Amino acid sequence: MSDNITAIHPSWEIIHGDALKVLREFAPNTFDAVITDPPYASGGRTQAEKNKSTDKKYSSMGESAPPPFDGDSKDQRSWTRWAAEWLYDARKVCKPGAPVCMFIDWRQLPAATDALQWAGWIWRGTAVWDKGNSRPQKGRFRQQAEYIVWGSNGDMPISRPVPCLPGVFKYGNPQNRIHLTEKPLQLMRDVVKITEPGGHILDPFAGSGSTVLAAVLEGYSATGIEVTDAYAALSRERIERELAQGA
Amino acid sequence: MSDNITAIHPSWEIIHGDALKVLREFAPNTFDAVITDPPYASGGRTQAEKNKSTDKKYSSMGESAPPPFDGDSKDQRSWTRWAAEWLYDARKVCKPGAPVCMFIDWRQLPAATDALQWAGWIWRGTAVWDKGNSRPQKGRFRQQAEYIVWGSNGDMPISRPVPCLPGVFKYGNPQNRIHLTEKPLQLMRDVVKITEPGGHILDPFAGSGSTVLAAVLEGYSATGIEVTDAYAALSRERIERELAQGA
DNA sequence: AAGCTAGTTGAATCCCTCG
DNA sequence: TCGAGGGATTCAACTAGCT
Repeated sequence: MSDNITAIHPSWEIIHGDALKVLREFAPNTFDAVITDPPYASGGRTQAEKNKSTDKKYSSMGESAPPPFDGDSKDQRSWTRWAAEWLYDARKVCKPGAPVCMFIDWRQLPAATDALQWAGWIWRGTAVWDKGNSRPQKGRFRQQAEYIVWGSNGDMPISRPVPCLPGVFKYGNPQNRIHLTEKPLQLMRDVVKITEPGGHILDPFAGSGSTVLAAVLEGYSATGIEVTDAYAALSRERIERELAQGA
Repeated sequence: MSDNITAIHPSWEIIHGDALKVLREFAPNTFDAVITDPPYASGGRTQAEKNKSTDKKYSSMGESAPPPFDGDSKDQRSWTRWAAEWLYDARKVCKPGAPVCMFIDWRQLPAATDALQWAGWIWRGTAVWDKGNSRPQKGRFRQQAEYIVWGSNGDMPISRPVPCLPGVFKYGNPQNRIHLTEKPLQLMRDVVKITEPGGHILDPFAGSGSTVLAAVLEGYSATGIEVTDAYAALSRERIERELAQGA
């Protein structure tokens, strides 16, 4: 399938398959960047459940020293392990110095920085996507931002031909989303610019294909991996359609 | 000293002393919120960088540099433990449901969320302070934001008489700062509004006193603790001066 | 328009170890 | 005792958009 797609579109492909399996089939030094929006919580508890269990757990703590780690993190722990696995495999097929960008929400951000570093990437910072339009909550701060945890595969020379990039991006959520977590295209066009010009970008969780589309629009080549058959097909159609419109 | 100050200013005081010691002298249920900006100790990766005193670390600011401040030179392990300790002690003197807000930078954010939860607070989210200007980094995302890790002492009823608050605050750094890490006053005026009207706010790391000043300006009472003699005095002068100007 | 940036980089230097 | 090598540390140059 990927050969066929590659033949038609030399600069991009969407591979249908599981990220962990597909990643191991690439050769080392294949990619210049990893830019992706992984599933945020494979266990998927609600915030209320998390708060309740946390509350119960720590109300019994009394005067003694705090426990070493949050006990309601069983789901989070397995998420972290899983993330470390694919981050490791992704790093292994990247060139030295390649940047990595991972979208994440506030709750998984600490787990994401752990996983990134466990996988051998150097964590270099956190950029912010200000969504602007989240639902207000009385008596609370709005959760109106998502985060881009980013780093590099070893040293990242300041001499790379890449300009300075902003640290906060403000874009509203797109209308008519194909995928539930689809990011604004302009946001992705901004973020992929962390890659060296003309580089080959990997997105192991392609979803609706925004990263791949943005990469091609900005002059990069890109490989997306998507496990859900329907999204792999939908994203291919979307990218072809939007590239045809733009051309 | 605090008695004297309290007598003159019924709604605020700055106590000169170490946070861990002073916190243990308050009675339970004294405070309605903790809002603070602790030392980040986010200096470099090497031991020596962490051991640097703040005046050396920020020597590039020249003669106009503010006096050094205490507590910015811990490694990440001891910083996390230390933060969990004062967060725990602070929670013990707060009312049930009291909110906590802790400023932190990107590097220490995972450690801060750990410490907050170890201390028994429920972590409820992360708000963003967009500083707007920061050092640009060629080929990198700017580190242009600091974070406000926030939570509550147990359940936090939605019925509290507090409106919805933004999740991203954009304010430039103030001019003519007393303290190296002084926050914009308007930012602090926005953040203290997480407290119930008329409540008593605690800031264990008062620094230049922005939290206390903002709290009083917004109709709260406030207690600040500051370990550095010079800043305890400077902040008292500043708050008196600015309150007199405003009145 | 000038001045700022809770900094970062890489090269030079220093120091200690080992053959 | 010397020199090579590696790790630790210091230092000055630097960056570009925002206020």
